[in-house]
Amino acid sequence: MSENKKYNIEVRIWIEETSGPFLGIGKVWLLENIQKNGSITNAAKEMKMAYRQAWQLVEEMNQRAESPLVEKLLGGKGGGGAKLTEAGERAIAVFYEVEKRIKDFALKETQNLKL
Amino acid sequence: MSENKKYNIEVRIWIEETSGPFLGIGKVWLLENIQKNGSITNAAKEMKMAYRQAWQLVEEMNQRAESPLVEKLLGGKGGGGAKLTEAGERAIAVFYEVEKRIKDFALKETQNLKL
DNA sequence: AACCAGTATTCATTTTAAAACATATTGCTT
DNA sequence: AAGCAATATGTTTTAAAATGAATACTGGTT
Repeated sequence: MSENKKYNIEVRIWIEETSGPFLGIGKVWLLENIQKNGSITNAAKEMKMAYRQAWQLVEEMNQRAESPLVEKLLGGKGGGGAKLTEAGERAIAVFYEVEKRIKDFALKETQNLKL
Repeated sequence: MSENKKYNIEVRIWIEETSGPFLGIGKVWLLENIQKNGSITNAAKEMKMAYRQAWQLVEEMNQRAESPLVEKLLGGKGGGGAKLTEAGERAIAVFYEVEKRIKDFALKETQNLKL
């Protein structure tokens, strides 16, 4: 009887809009950290990501979304900040939900993977 | 009535072995081109990919597979060449099959995507 | 034994992407 | 009006990855 190697099916999903990628796991993590920290600056810090990069991702998301996912506050108390809109919170939930469904399905496929 | 944006779920799958990624769409294309051209050199040319890169991908595949997917012929008539083993042909088929199943499932999820 | 075309391998070069740095701007607070 | 902390944006550095060029090797064929 032969020792069969173990193979796993890995899946990466993202949501795309006509003008390009809209939301993948990277942006979702960023959204979660913005929600947690109240600013792009601190979210980026916690993720050890450059502020510039984080800011650009937020721009992309907001532009491709039907309505912005992140509300940015410029100046004012504490210099400003950023927080998720309802659409932003919904986007996180929807992404994880869809991701889970597809990954569960992929896992079932892994069982009867015949290589 | 509001104009709803169109969002698609994109899916990328690959097969992984304990020591790392085993087979994704890039390697599958390479396999197909090796099959078609009879050598890594010409396969790489057709894909406008560096020979070095193609050769390394073949190495990875072969090492992570239970048995090699590509049989390489060194020297001899025509300098040698490369051709798929049965395992190689099977790998292509299996990959596309699994990919199709998962993408079909993802497409269904796209229908009732509520963003 | 010289030839040939493809495999095998190293090294320098180029390209690309990410990170780091530097400023300007904003608007509440003091 | 000066201070503050965050957004906004341009520029420069650095690091990583892909490419290209060069060279040795292989083993049938002529």
